[in-house]
Amino acid sequence: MDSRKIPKPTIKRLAIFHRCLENLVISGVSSISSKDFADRLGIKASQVRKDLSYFGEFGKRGVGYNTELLLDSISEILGIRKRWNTCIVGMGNLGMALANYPGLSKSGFVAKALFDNNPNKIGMPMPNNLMIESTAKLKEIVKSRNVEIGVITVPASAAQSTADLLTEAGIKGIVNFAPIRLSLPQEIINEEIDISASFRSLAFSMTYGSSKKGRKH
Amino acid sequence: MDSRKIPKPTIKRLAIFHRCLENLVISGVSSISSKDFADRLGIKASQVRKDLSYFGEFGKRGVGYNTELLLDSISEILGIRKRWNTCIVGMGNLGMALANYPGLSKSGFVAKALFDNNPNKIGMPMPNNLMIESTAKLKEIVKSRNVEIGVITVPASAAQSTADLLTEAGIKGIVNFAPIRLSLPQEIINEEIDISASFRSLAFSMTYGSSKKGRKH
DNA sequence: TGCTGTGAACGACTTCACAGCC
DNA sequence: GGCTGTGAAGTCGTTCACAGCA
Repeated sequence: MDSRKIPKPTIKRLAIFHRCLENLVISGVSSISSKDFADRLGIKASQVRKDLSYFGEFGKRGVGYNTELLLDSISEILGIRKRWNTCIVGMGNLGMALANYPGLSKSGFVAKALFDNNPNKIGMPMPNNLMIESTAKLKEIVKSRNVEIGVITVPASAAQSTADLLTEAGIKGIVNFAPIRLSLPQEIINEEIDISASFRSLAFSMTYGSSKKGRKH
Repeated sequence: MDSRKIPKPTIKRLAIFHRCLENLVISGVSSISSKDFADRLGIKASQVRKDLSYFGEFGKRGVGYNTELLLDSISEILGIRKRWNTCIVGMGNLGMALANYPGLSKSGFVAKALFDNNPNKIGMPMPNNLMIESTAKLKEIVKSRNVEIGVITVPASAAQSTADLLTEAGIKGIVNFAPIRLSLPQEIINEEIDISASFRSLAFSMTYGSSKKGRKH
């Protein structure tokens, strides 16, 4: 383990490895080579081996990887056993969708609070014994429920102030869906998901032709 | 314009430049230097200049960039004036959220059809004179309404078959929200948005410490 | 022999540093 | 002097190629 010099894309891929391995284990595949595994994901075998090599040696030379063992190791690496308390700020369509998305809680991200400042929404009951609460109470609630991750799904104009509020509340990580780059203290980890930007990027590639190589598989 | 060798990250940033410029123009800022602009976005000035240099010369030495002019140029580059017809397949929470998200149509991505195969949803009226239609009619509808982009918001298990269906229907680009890597003919442009993977990536950074430099500003 | 693990080569993207114009 | 535009240098991530073990 080469501690602390792990490429970000490697982490993203590990999350994908994890999902693929789950399927393999369920399908009863007990062993797989880096080549076969890579083909399934549309990447190179060397990439698979290099990604794993940052964290240790998980395979058997001449054989391949034991799927269950590897799944376990990757769960460990990604800290998937840990549960993370999250809160969602901005219960518009996207916030609602996230609050109802089972994939997140399945991955260990548990919503502990949902905030909005629209009085008509406050008090609205939501799944998992939650209800929408006032943003005014955010600081207090985040602290008392040990929320570590804040999800920002407010309009762009309110994103920075929401981020500031979350920071003051002592949050450690932010997932920001608002199409704006946030100014944050450097100790706060920040992940941006800009849906419009992805669409635009797609449109550009469609117009000018992709520079990427085609996926075979 | 160095045609066809433009880094993908450059395109993503251009989309961000665009949004930032809109704000600047609205605020009445008529000129800005690459340094000031970069600071606003938390990137390096040289990055701004390099990104723009792929497409031409938009600034005045010793002065900076005219915001309105630059906004115009970037709109041109990104093909933002063009309208793209999209369809959304899978009207769960996320599909609904996207169908209701004004940011997309504002960026020129207009939903022309919404599909689901749940009989209870079919026929349900939606904004913009749309209603949810049966996936069985996808091919026919996509062709007749000139849909170019397919958005996949079905569960992972149905994502590949949906992609195949869209491909057969003659779609040119896909935005895939399902947590699975799609196998596609190489002429289809593909953009993946994996929300769970982003959360996991965040969690990893929170656990092991970010390798990124802190954002100032 | 087959396949992993990994240093070294390569390629892609970013940053530097400065020439060139305002 | 100030700031852009850009080749050159540097950094980061991917791919190669092969040594080493089952």
